[in-house]
Amino acid sequence: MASPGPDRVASGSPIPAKRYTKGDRTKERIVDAAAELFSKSGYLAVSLRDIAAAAKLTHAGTLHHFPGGKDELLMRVLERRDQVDADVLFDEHFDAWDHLGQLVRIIERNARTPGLVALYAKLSNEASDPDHPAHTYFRRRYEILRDHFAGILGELADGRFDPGAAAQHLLALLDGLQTQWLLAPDVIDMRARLMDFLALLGIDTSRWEPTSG
Amino acid sequence: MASPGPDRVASGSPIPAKRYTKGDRTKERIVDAAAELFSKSGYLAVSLRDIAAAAKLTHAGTLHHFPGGKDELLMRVLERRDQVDADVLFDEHFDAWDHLGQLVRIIERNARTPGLVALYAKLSNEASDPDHPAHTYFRRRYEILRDHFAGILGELADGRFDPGAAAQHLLALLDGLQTQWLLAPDVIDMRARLMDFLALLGIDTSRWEPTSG
DNA sequence: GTCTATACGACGATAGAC
DNA sequence: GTCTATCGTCGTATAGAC
Repeated sequence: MASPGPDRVASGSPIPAKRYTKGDRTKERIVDAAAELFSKSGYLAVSLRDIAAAAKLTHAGTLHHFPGGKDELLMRVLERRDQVDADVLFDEHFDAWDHLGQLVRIIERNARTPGLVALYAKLSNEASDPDHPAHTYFRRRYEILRDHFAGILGELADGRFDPGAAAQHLLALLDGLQTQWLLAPDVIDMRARLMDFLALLGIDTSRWEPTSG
Repeated sequence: MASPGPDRVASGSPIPAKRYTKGDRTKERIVDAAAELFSKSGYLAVSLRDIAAAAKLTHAGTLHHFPGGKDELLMRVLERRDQVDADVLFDEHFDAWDHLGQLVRIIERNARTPGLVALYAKLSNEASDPDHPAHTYFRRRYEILRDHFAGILGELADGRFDPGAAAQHLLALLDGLQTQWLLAPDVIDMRARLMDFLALLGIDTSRWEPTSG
């Protein structure tokens, strides 16, 4: 959860260290280009040379900034996206109801960005291989999300169901719905199926019903 | 659903046509090798040259038998596995309860063959790209499975839930559980979560509870 | 019909010049 | 920090031996 990248202020250093080196700006350009291309065409269809060209340098140039190659670049894109979600998902000022509301909003946003959704879906399954560069990343991600939703659902359970099991169920439902939705967007209504599930758990969904688009 | 391959008996032909040509045997060897390698290492990590070597010929040799290349080979592996599942899933002698029981058994078997499960999981997500060789295959697969389970659940619904929505939910749950299970097998009990869901739908699961292994 | 040999272009990656 | 040059491997294609 710690914020990566250079500190905004070099605490106590005598040198008035410049905040962004040329390399940092180039790195940012590369990650921007990678994020856009991955979102549009997925991971496999995009070559390192494509990313490099979009960021206005050669593929060897990008490898200087990201020695881990395409894999490392991918992780940077994922981590950046995660931070956006984490900021809304793990805000401590929210109660259980608010957190579920944020989940609904993330699903609504996902339905508008199929490229990035497809990327996550593909990767989370590729990463089942222990040697995959994103294996521990996704293991940890699911662990955190299961704990998060187990806590939320626990507050709303009232003994009707097991929060831990329900959290596994919820995450599985969301992932599986994405798979079907990506294959047949017209047939699958992810938001409606989520509401069905919450209702099945005995959770009142009326507060989220009347959303338009 | 029609059985491919040469007929067991050349009906009425004057020539006692030999059942398996040399090519057919080679084809089988190649598909065997591909299935094993795909199951072990996934689709992307396996090269056509790997498959060819395992089947004791050159990569150009395999292309003679499978002009569609690696993609076609993949489809042959998938179709062969599907036929095994289809035989038990779509048997018309079974009623709704039996069909659900078969589903439980398939899940139990899957828990013993993570390689093939991982392959299906990866592919079903890769295939969201319309240009992917298996795109229409998986589109159709989910269509069939949704219809299948909608019919089964419809018989057991008694107006408590919408069978179509529940079928989407069921398939999503199974897929999503696989994703989590492949990442953390010790944490996820796919069978138990399926039982939870059926119970949530008001379906009596007692007949499947006392299974050992 | 079955298969080998060989070549092509693109990929991820590395080494070293500037 | 960025480049050019190069490597080995990939999927694919074609020519031709048997």
